[in-house]
Formats: sequence, C-alpha cells, structure tokens
Amino acid sequence: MTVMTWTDDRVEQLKKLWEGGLSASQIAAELGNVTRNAVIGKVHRLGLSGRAKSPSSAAPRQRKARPAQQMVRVARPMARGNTALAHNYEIEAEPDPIAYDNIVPISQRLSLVELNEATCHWPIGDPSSADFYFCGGKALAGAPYCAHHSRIAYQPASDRRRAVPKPTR
DNA sequence: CCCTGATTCGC
DNA sequence: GCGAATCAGG
Repeated sequence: MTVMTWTDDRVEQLKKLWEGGLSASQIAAELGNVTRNAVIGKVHRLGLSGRAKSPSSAAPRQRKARPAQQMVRVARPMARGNTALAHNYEIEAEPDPIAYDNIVPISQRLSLVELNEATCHWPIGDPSSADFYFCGGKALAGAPYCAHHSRIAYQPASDRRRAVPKPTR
C-alpha cells in the first residue's frame, strides 16, 4: 500500500485539513503514519505554510549552527519507511474506541456522509462492518474530535514525541 | 510542561 | 523531496 509517500490523495487531505485550520499534529494523527514534523515540512514544501498563522511565529528565525548534532543520530525504535505491511502499532495502539461505545448516544452516532466540521470524527467499530459509526459529538473548534476523543486521539502523538530520547540540551 | 508553526540540513 | 531535530513562541 502506501509506501510512506505523499500520494495525491494524502496531499489532498493535508491541504484540506490544513486550510481547515487543524494543527499539524492533528493532521498527522488524522493521516496516520506521519509525524507533525512531516506534515509541517510538507505544508511548507507545498507553499501553503501561512494560513491564519500567528504573526509572531512569522518573525525571522535566528540562525543557529548545529555542530553538536553532527552524527548523534539517536537510534530510534520508531517505525519508518513502509509500515503498511508490518503490523502497524499505531493502528493497534489506537485507544480502543469500543470502550467508548457506551458514552456515545445512539441518537448522536453518525455515518461517514453525515460528518462535518462540527462533528466528532472518532470512528467506532469495524469500518467494514455495518454497525460502524462515528461518535458524532460536538467537535472542538479546529479539531476533528469532541473533547473526550481529542484527549485520546492525541495521546499517541505525545508518546511519539517523547519516545525520542533527548541526547542532551 | 503542554502545545504551536518555522527552519535547517542530513539523508 | 522528505522529515527529525531544533528553534522561537503561546
């Protein structure tokens, strides 16, 4: 499958989500198999870096030599390259949505076509199954999930970030 | 500390 | 082209 590359499809999603105001980490979580850095990098390469960006972050950056980094290249157990065929821990590690079944009112559940920017996109159940549905709760501003699922959704991203051992700062 | 996006530069 | 590491902020 995806050989870990920016297919037209993923780029399209990226653009849409980015312009939709989602943060890089959120987009990364949505797309899967990419870090927020990858998303930001791509966003820049696509030339759509600025949307409603913070004026302060647009300020000129200070050049800083990085001699100490040279070849430190920490050995990260992080999966890279083609993770499509390998058993993907990111998917497996998905905080099982089933556990949240009971907090989602049936009347609130939505099908794919019913989702919009204001509804929680949290998937529940097997996508190939008939009883698959989305949370449908009130999504946080600029987020694809409700408050509850946002918490869960971005936890893996944080782990990922912290999984990288810091050489020394 | 949590998070943001921005930038650099080895790959 | 890609994205980790790093940076400057909120």
